[in-house]
Amino acid sequence: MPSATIKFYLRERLLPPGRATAATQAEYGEAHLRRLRLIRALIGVRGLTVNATREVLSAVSEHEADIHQVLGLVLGARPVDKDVEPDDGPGTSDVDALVAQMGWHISESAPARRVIAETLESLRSLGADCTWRTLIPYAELARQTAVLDLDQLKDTEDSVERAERAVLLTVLLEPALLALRRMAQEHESAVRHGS
Amino acid sequence: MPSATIKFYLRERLLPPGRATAATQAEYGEAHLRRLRLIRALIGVRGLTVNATREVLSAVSEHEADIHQVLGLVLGARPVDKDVEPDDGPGTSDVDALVAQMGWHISESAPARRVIAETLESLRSLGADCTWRTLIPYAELARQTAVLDLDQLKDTEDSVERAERAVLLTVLLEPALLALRRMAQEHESAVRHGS
DNA sequence: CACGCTTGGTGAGTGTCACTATCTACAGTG
DNA sequence: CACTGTAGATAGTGACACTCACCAAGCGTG
Repeated sequence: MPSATIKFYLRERLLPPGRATAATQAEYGEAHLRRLRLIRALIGVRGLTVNATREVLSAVSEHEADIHQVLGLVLGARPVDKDVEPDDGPGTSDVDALVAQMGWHISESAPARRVIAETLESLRSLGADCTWRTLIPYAELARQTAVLDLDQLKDTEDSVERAERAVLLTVLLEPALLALRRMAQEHESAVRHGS
Repeated sequence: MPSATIKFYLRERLLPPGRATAATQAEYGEAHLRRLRLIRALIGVRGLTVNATREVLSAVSEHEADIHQVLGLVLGARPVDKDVEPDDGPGTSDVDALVAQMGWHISESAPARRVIAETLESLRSLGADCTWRTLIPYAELARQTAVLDLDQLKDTEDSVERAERAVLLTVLLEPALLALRRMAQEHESAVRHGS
C-alpha cells in the first residue's frame, strides 16, 4: 500500500495519528495495521465512501461496549448519504406494512426504510406488480440471515473485537451475500432451463 | 428529469436514438420512457455505472429470448469492472470448495467467485476465522432467495418483458435485500439485548 | 560536523464519473 | 422575419479517492 494513501487516511481522520516521538518520527502499532486493513476492506471490498467509513469506524471506537448501539450506527451508514427532503421520495407506508407484518421493531429513521420504498417505487413504475407482500418471503430469508449473523457474535468475549466483528459481518459480508445469490441464480437458472 | 441528462444517455448509447423526423426533431415512444425509467433505476437505485448499465441493457435487447443467457450476461456486469490480473487477488480454491459443496455449476469466469474470495481474504486478514464452511448456511439461504427470484419469472410470457423483469429482480432487488437484512439485524439485535 | 537519505505533514494535482451548461444549426409559429 | 424550442456536440462542473511534489526536520555514516 503506497505511503501516500496512508497519509491520506491520516489526514481524513480514518486512521488515528501515531505516537509522535519526534517532529519527523511517529510510532505506529499493531492496532494501526488492523485499522488499515479494516479501512481497505470497507472502502475496497464493500465500496463505502471515506465519510461513511469514518462514521463506521468512530461508531466502533466510541461504543465498543454496546453491540446494539454499534449496529444501530453502522446500519445508519450509507454509501451515498443524501440529505433527504421530507417530501423527496415515495412514502414508506408499504414499508410500514411490511415491517408490521414481520413483527419487527425498526427505527423510524432507518435508511433501510427509504431504500425499500425507493426500490418498490421503481419496480412499480416499471410495470412489475411488486407490493410489500411480494417481499415477505424475502424478509423471512433476511431474518434467517440476520440470525446467522448474530449467532457468530456470541463466541466473542472481548468487546472491542466483538464490535469490530459486528461491523465486518454487517458491512463486509454484503458483497459476498449478493455474490452468493448471483451464483445461486446462475445455478438455478441452468437447472430450470436444462442447459 | 433534465433534458441534458437524456441527451447524455443518448450520447452514451444507453438510450436508442428516436426516429428522426427532421434535423431538429425526433420521435420518442413509450419504449423510450420505459427504458429511461429502467436506466434511472439501475444507475440511481442500484448504483451501477454507465458502462455496466449499457452492458445490462444490451444484454436484455439482444438476447431477450433466452433468460438464462440474459442472466449470464447480467450476472457478469459489475459496478466496478477492473481488469483483473491473473495473480492479482487471492486464489479461489475456497470458493471452489463452497461451490462444490453446494452442488452448484458455476462458470469459471463468474465475477462472483472473485468477490467471495476477496471477502474471505479480507475477513481472514482481519482475524475472523471465516472459511468457506462458514458461508454454507448463507449459501443455502441465497439458494432459497434465488428460487424465489426465478419463481417470479414463471408468470410472464412475453419474452421482452420477461428479460426485463429478470434484470429487475436480479439487479434492482439487491439494495432492497440488503436493506431487509439490515432491518432484520436491527430487530434481532434488539430482541437479544432486550432493549 | 557535513552529507545524503528518509519521514511526517501539507497543498495542489490527477483520473474517473455522472452529469450539466452552453453553443450552433435549424424547424416551426405568429 | 423575429421568436421559441429542439437536436446534437463540446467543454465544463463537482464529487471522490487517491497521488505527487515539496519542505523542514531528523537519522546514520564517514
